[in-house]
Amino acid sequence: MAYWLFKTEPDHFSIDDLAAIYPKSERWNGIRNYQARNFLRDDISKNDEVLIYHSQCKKIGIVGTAIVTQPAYVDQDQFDIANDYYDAKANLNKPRWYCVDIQFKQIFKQTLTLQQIKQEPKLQSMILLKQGRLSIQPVTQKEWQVIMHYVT
DNA sequence: GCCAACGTTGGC
DNA sequence: GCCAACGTTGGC
Repeated sequence: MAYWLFKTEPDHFSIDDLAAIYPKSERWNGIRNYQARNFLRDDISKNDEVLIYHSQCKKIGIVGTAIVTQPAYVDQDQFDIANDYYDAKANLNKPRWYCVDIQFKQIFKQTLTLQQIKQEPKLQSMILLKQGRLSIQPVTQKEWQVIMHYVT
């Protein structure tokens, strides 16, 4: 069992959208960064827990959690020329990009904002603060517990 | 909307 | 395999 943080732009897909389809899962597609891809493909397992992070919006921060219901499988969007996530260099026999399915778990009463995370000494180790552009990233159990302490 | 950070591409 | 140019992310 591992912990992760997934970023999303709420204008595109928010935790409310994820909650709205519950108990159905959402296909977490469109990851086109190799480091994020490697985490998706190699390290994420069923029942891993996920922090949902809203970026590029008014209230930036961690807004809730989800659970992985389906580990990595090939993201078919890469082969679809009409799709925004089409990748001309992807090959059917050697896919480049993967996705996972996640299911809504909870929305926090209060968003744990990026500002709060920056101010919390126990969360200074978060990759979020070091590697701004990684949209799938591991979270340690310690960090997870500190975050849960804040929001419950 | 600006721009810093940084990942990716491609010429050499 | 280096590195400059380019493109994208994401906070402000």
